[in-house]
Amino acid sequence: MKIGQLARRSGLSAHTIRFYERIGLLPRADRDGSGQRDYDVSILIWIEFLRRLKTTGMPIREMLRYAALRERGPATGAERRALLEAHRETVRAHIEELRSCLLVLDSKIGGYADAEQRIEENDATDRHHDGKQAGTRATGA
Amino acid sequence: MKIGQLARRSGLSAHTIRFYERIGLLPRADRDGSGQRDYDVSILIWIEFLRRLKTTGMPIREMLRYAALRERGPATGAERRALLEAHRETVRAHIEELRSCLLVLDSKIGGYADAEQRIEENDATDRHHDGKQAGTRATGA
DNA sequence: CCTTGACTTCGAGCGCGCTCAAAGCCGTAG
DNA sequence: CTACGGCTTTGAGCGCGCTCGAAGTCAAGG
Repeated sequence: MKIGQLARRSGLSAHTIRFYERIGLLPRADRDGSGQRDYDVSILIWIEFLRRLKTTGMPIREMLRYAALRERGPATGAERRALLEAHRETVRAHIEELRSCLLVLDSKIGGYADAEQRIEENDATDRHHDGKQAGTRATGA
Repeated sequence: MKIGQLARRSGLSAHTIRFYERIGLLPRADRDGSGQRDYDVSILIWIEFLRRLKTTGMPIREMLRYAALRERGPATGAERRALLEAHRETVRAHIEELRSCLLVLDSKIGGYADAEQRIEENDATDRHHDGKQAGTRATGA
């Protein structure tokens, strides 16, 4: 597989693939007869894993540590595991933080909803001037 | 409250506070007799809210839109609400994505754990050469 | 042969979100 | 008086993660 096809299949740009190789995130690619990169499909699995590390907020610097261990072979398993476990905790904590922010967001949105509610009620009162308010709560619900 | 104290109480640096004011995230601060910024404690609530927007990944560009609406007063409530609701969905989606990545991370870590398990078992076999393996599973558990 | 298009390297540039340095003013304590 | 810390402004610089452009090579098709 050439770089263009890998780009399409991985969702990275060819530029980014070369960049990743340059910095060591991707292993040095094999070359075909005319010097062009020639990839094995298995690289897709690694790229996908990198994508997940990135999605979960791991900085490239740390991905590099992981990639370097990987290049050094199976002997580095324990270290890689420790790295991932530490990252897992980071991600868990981050998710909790996001959930707590979501609650605040919800209550803020709720506040705006209440405000709109009151405006609608006032509109109704203004229009009818009859004191009847039954049903106004249902308007916004 | 002067900028230094606000910095300590808000967790932002004085540099960042001025920067936020410059770009419009914070309202232009009142000044005391000698031209220094003088803040009301109420600003802390706004900063805290900004912090949550930031934590949840909202780019400054969008916070600016929200801040601008806020400056324009209560008439912009519906628009602000819509903005927050859209953001809420983004955050929810992001959390789901993170959770799915966590699962992958877990299984990857599980793989390394299994590998270590097998190494320990082999070590035991190498040491004893007696075929007895009872208890080796317990070692790693 | 000539064009097309995908590839090559290298280094510069960009968008984001700060972060800091320089040079100077103000008010208080010793 | 002097020294000190904390404030002021403006504009430059930085770390991250790409992103792009220039100039050139190569293989296949018309």
